[in-house]
Amino acid sequence: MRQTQSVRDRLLKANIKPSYHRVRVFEYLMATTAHPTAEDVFEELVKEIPTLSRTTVHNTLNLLVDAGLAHLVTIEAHQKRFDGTTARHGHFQCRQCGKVYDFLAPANGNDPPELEGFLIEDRELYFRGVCRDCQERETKKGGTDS
Amino acid sequence: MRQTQSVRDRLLKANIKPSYHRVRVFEYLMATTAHPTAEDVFEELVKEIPTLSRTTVHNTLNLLVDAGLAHLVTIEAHQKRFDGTTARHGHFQCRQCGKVYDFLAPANGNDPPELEGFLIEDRELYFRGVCRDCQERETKKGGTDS
DNA sequence: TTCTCTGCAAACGCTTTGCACGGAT
DNA sequence: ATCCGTGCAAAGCGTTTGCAGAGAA
Repeated sequence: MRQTQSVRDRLLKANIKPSYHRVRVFEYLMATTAHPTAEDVFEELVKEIPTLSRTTVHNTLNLLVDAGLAHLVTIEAHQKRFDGTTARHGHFQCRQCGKVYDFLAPANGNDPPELEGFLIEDRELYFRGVCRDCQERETKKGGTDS
Repeated sequence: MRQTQSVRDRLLKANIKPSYHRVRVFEYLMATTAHPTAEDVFEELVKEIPTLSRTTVHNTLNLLVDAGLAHLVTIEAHQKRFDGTTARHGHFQCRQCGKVYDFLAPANGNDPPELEGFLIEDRELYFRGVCRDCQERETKKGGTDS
C-alpha cells in the first residue's frame, strides 16, 4: 500500500487528482512491462473494477502521458501502447509474433548535430525484425513450406 | 525520365509490376522529405492523376513497405507516415507545430546486447520535443499568454 | 482470354467527444 | 451547492476489405 502512496504523490505533483481509478491505472502501468494498449489496461483492471469504462482508461492514460508520467509507444501505427517506465530504453517488435521486447538504450548520449537548438524531451528507439524465438522456429522447420 | 526508369527497375526487382500509378507514388515518395501520410500522397498526386483513388495509394504504399522499398514512420499513433529513404536516419517531431524533421542517425553501430540473436531489419529513432522555430516563437512571446 | 491493377463504397478498429449522473469537498 | 471524475453511446478518422470494371499481356 505504500506504493499506492507514492503513486498518489506523483499524481498530485503532476496536478492530477489521485482518484481510485487513476491510481490503479498508473500502478498497473508501472508494474507491467508488456506495453499495454488502452484496451489491455481496461481488460485487466475491469476484472477488479467491474464498473470501469474504457473512456476512463483512455482519459487517464492521456493524462499520464501529457504529464510526462508515462510514455507513448507508437511502434505500431494503428494503436497506442503505453509504458510506465521513464528510463530511457528502446523497443523491439517481432514482425512474426508481434511481441514487443524492451532493451536498455545504448549509452551513446550524443544527440545528432542536426538537432542542435532543439528541445529534446523524449527519445524512442524502435527496432523491428524477427526475434530469437521466431528464428529458431523457422530453423527447425527448415524448408517445410509447401 | 531516366529516374522513372530506375524506379521501374527497382519495382520490378521487388516483383511489383510498375504500373503508372505505382511508379508515380514511388517517385513522389523518394522525391519528398516530408514523411507524407497516405492522404498527403493522394492529395498531391490526384492533382495530376485526377482518377487516382485513395485505395490505390494505400495499396501501393503497403506494397512498397512490404518490399522494403519504403519505410513506415509510426512516430504518430493515429496515422502512418511513409519515407522513401532507405538510409538509416531518425525523425524528430515537434509537439507544438507537429512538423517532422529528419536527421542522420548517430553512427553508433553497436546494437544493444539484449538483442543478440535477434534479426534486426529496421531501426527507427524517434525524438520528440520542441523544434528550434517553436522555441524562438515562445521566447519572443515571453509571458504573453493571455 | 486471362490476369491483376484500379476505384468505389462499405466495413473496421481504435480513440475522442458530448452529455448527464453522482460522489467528493 | 459546486466541481469534476466517471461512464455510456455516438461520432470521428484513417486504413482495410469486397467486389466489379477496365486495361495490359
